[in-house]
This record gives sequence, structure tokens and C-alpha cells, in this order.
Amino acid sequence: MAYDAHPPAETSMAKLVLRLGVKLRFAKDQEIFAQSDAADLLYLVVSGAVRTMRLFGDGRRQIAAFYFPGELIGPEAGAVHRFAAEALDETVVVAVRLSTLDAVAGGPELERAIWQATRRELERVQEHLLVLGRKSAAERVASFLLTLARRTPGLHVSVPMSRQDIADYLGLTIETVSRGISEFKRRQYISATSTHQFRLTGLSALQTLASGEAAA
Amino acid sequence: MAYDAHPPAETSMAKLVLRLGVKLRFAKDQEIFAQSDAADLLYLVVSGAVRTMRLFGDGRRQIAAFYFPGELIGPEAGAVHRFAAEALDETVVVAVRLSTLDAVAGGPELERAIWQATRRELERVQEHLLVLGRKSAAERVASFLLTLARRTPGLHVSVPMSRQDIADYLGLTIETVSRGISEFKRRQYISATSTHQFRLTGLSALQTLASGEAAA
DNA sequence: CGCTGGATTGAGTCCGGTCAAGCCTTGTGG
DNA sequence: CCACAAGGCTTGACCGGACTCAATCCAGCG
Repeated sequence: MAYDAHPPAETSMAKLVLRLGVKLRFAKDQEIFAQSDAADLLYLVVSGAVRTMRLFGDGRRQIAAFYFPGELIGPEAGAVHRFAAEALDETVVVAVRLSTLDAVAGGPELERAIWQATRRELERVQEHLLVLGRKSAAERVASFLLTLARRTPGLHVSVPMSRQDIADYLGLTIETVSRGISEFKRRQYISATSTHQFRLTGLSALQTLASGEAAA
Repeated sequence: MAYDAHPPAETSMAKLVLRLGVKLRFAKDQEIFAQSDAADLLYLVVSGAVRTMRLFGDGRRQIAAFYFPGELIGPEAGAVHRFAAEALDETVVVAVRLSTLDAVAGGPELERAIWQATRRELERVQEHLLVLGRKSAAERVASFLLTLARRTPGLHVSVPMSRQDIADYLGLTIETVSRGISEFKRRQYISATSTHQFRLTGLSALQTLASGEAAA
């Protein structure tokens, strides 16, 4: 899941998208695509970050995933998007029509790359499912921080999303997320340089928590 | 998600698996494959039913999915299974080595079929995610019954799994599942002919509940 | 330097979990 | 064919963790 773990096929697809695609810029909270929009574009995040989400009729919201620079959005969808995508922040993406990609570089190579992207997406969602199904609030927050940490080297974690975004990703409320983070600070599992920048000072304690074992 | 909605590519793959595969019989609760087993086989459920699940260190269990006759298990996995699979009941599956499938009918047709199966799997997991992230106990149970109902025609729903299985699928306890079902009976949303056979007598009420809107 | 909106903290409530009885179905053996 | 045992399911009483409501804090920004 770290950048350097991307299989070759997808890395080369990313390069292809960069070459063929159109660069688009989105402001914070701006919609990149809506639920039930046609899903004929593939997106590569260049800078910033993206959330995909579904909104329920009564205002409840579930965030399905976050996407960071270097990651692809889109191939998981069928003809129509099943989730909406929004920029977390000032964000640049490169978009390319799937048919264009196919015309220029179609064939088994492309199919395999798209399948790999879909497969990785599936694995992520399955891990997310475990967190939502069987973990306590503290375990969820710990899992979340560790997942973010895995995407950047070192113990420094950048958390570009709001507490509300985290809550809607983890199936919690902002208050519960905030309490979790405060508790981790108190126990010195983490230290904060700002509300969105942490340092994981008790990595193993967090890992124990996230894995769902009882901690001392 | 109903049988007749299966895209052609996957239906033809199912036929291929049936022709090339080996028929295996499993007793109730018997393991079909373990987590971290090599994932080089594709399974087609012929009769019975299968659950895939992950077990945590402290005994907590999350069921990822249920599979019924006509459905494929396996293509979602990488080199190694990330979940274990067990028979819900006396179950027959046909298993075929992916390399065999590839040798006999390799090529873009097969790749596309596997990708489609992966994609449908992803969609299912994403819907499951919404249920776990943002729904109340009653909403979860309603969603579950409706998902099962969608797989067979008519209002009759067969629920072959135990209450414990349902609980571990929905992120609840058996008691809460049982209370939910009892409440639905009381309100006459469902009627039961046995503990594992229901009739959806209040379909629209269940749908309203499951969709997450406030009900009267 | 004050304003604004996100984040934190506190108090109280409630939904779902826990613990504990019973019930009912299924299967088995007399 | 019935008696009984075993295990899954249901129901009840109580508890606790996460939610709700509300007040404050604080960082970023004009």
C-alpha cells in the first residue's frame, strides 16, 4: 500500500494517464464526480486528496475511501458511479476517458492493470469492513492513524481530513474521534504538532490496539 | 445480484469451471480454505452455502460474505487467501486451478470474466460497508433480509445461516439480531415458518428501514 | 486583534452489549 | 412413538460505551 509497493502494471498505467489525461483543479470540498454520474473517466490524483462517499437521505454520510497523490480513482465503478468524489482540499487530478486509454494502449496489458487496481481497491475495502464490523472506537482511530502512516515513510503522519471526515469514515461521531485522539495524546501514543500533524511516538501500542488484542 | 443478472462472461466462466473442475463435498462448518492458504483455486458453489470470514486474536469474528449456488469464490484473492472459507451446511463446490483455466481458455475473455467477478465482489463489499458504518441494528437486520431476498424470487426468504453467523456478518450480537427479528415479526414485517424460513409480508416497510430513512 | 468555524471537553442519555434464564426445535435412543 | 438431552434461539434485566447536546477552546484569517 506504500507507493513503492505499487505493482509495475499500475505504475505504468499512472504514467499513461499522466500523458494522455487532462489536468483538473478542484477547490476544497468541490465535487469531482457525483453519485450516478457516468463513470467513463479514470482519475489520477496528482496533489491534494480525495474522498469518496455516499450520502443517505437523512443526512448520514459514509466515506468509502481516501485517495492520495499517485493513486487511481475510478476503475472500480461500473457504467455509473456508485459513490461521489470530493476534494479534501485544493486538489489536482488528471482525468482520462477510458475509451481513449483503450484506443491508445488497449489490450491485455491495460485490462490487467485495471484489474489489479480493482483488486487492490477490494482489499482495502475488505480491511475497512473489518474495522467497521468488529472494532471499538479507540481501535478504529488507531487503525486509521496506522493506515495513514503506512502511506508515508517515517513516524510523521499528516491528517489532511477534518474530524468529521474521519468520523464518517470510521462510523463514529466527531466527538468520539476527538476523544480517541486526546486519549492517545494523554497516553503519549502520539504527539501533535498541529491538529492535522501527528507523530507516532507509541507505534507498538497503537498496533496492539488496532489489531484488536487486549492491551495492558 | 439475482441469478439472471449475472453478466454473460461470468455465466460462461461458471460453465467452464463446471466442466474442468473437481467436485468437492464439505460437511457443515468444515473449512474449504484457510486464511493464508495459497489462493490458486477458483470455486463455484453448486449446492449448500459458504461463508468467508476473518478471526481475530481475541475470538471476535467478522464474516465478509456469504456465497450461494451459482456464485464464484476466489478471484478476489491475491496469491494468498485473506479470509477463510467454511461450509454453512452440507455443501458441494467445484474447484478448478486458475492455471488450468488459463491453459484451456486463457486470453482476454477469461481475464474479463475474472475482472467482472472481482468488480461485483467489490460492489457487494462496498454496500456491506455502508451497512456496517452508518446503520442501526434494526436497519442492519432489515438490509440483510432484503439482500437475501434479492437472491431468490418471491417473498419467501431462506436463511440457512445461524444467528451467530448473521451477527458476525452485521457487526452485532446474536441477541440483538434475535430481537430485531422478533420485532419485525411483532410488527408483521415478516412471518416465520421456521427459524430459518421467512416470508416478507411488509416488504416496503423493510425497504424503508433498510434505506436508512426514518419510518413512521 | 477580533471573528469564525473546527476541535475539544463535559454531562447526561440511550442503544446495543453482557449476563442470565428459559424456550423450542431437532435429533437420538429406549 | 415417545422421552429426553443438547444446542440454538429468544427473552429479560442490567450495564456501559458511544451518541447527543451544550459549552468552551483555539487556530487560522481577515
